[in-house]
Amino acid sequence: MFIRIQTDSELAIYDQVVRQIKYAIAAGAIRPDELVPSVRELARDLAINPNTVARAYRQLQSEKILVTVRGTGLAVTSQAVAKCKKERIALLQKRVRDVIEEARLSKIAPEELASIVEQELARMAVKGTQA
Amino acid sequence: MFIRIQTDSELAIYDQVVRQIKYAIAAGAIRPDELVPSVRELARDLAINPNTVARAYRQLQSEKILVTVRGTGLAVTSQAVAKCKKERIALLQKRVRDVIEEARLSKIAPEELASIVEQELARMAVKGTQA
Amino acid sequence: MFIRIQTDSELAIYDQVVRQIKYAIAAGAIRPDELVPSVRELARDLAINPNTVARAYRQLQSEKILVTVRGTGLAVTSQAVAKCKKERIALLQKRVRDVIEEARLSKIAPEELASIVEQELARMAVKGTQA
Amino acid sequence: MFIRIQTDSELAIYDQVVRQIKYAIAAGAIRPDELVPSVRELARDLAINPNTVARAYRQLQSEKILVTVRGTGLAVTSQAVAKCKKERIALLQKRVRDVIEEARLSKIAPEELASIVEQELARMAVKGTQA
DNA sequence: GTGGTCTAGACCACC
DNA sequence: GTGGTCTAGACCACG
Repeated sequence: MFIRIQTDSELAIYDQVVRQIKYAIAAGAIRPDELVPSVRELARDLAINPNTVARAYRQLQSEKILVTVRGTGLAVTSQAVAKCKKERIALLQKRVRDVIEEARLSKIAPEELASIVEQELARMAVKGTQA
Repeated sequence: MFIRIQTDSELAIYDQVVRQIKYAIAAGAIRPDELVPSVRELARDLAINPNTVARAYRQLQSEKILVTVRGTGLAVTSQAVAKCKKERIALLQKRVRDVIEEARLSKIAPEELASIVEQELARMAVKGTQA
Repeated sequence: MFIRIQTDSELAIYDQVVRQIKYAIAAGAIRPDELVPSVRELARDLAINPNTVARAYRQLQSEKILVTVRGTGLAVTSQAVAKCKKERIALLQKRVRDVIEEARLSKIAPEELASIVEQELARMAVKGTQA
Repeated sequence: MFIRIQTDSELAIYDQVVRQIKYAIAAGAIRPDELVPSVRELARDLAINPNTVARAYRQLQSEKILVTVRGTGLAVTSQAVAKCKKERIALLQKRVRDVIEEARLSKIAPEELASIVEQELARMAVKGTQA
């Protein structure tokens, strides 16, 4: 599967599912008209509560990323790819802005922040290579 | 006052108070042995419940940033400045790491993330100049 | 339940809960990965306010004795047993020291204090047998 | 003076004053019909708030340990010595009982508690000799 | 059902 | 005036 859940994360589990489905669609791992895994199957694979998967799917439906195909399952819509690609960036921009605001409050200069970002990127890169 | 609350933030109000008191101490806006604003006063100024302020102060006490002076108020400890300066960076690093992790999950390349950070820094800088 | 609250105690209610949860863990009455009673349940059983229980649990979380399992409850950590066993003695030592200090201030000789302790131990032993 | 205040103690300052006056009387350091220091004098000597001293004296008056002598000051009553000696023991017994109760709750055996008391007595004795 | 947060208002001890 | 504790009750996110 293309999804990994961290139960100890700060993000809600259902939100992790939502995001990662979107990322998978944006990356082309699931294409329009293809079916996502059933609620039961995904819940079993991820070892989480079916209610949680159902909730994630419900939200994706309300965002018109998924649609129900009667008697068959949930399919990716044709408009999904464009939406997911857009959101991918927007979600990150919002978080970046929040961090910058926090830096401003704590009187950390933009240059210092930039250097922190570089440092952490380097660290994560090393870790990512190992993993 | 040196504190601003964002009710739409992802961070709990009490946590915003905790962080910003730390930032104020790190920046020298409140010095050791000085009193922080009283629970009631700060609550009134920020238009929040005294219990919420009390909770923030309680946490700062448990971190030995503040101590109670009975019948007088809460004073900044001598060790507070060093602690807060250290944390100032650490708190931000944590949030930067979280954003990078998010980017990794959504398969956004490090270079792309770096460019987003630059863009947003530039935007905030303009806003900051206006304000 | 394994907890008893004394409303006439010098200790705050939330502190009594904190201590007794620690004692229960040290004694093996609650084991790692098991859930402590829910906030609402314990509050009902002890006839105290849920906020008071929540405050006690919050402190135990900050000491890494408990962790939240989202939507499920609060679980005892693996490191909790060792911590609680250590503290069990330390908490008592602190109180013993306080009493000795009080005795010193009131110029009661150590021998006299020791004899008081013996007397009271004997009295409590008798009561304990009856109960 | 025969009084020492610990501002960081768990005991209220006014209570420390009350207790230590009583101890001084029980020990014969101040005798019946003698005057205690004036509120202003004692407050200055101990570097505490005069209100705090006044409150302590008020309580001692209500317990008939002290009486006002018009235009002169506060004098120790004739019944004071007996009262103070009695209380000295009773106060300690209550605290000893509380500690024993706590030990019972945490399933610490009476023998173990006795040994803790001995240890701490020894430690305090050493410290007391140095000081 | 679970915990987390916040508000509102009370009472206490202390200075 | 100060902080500390407790109660009561609301709303939210999560499973």
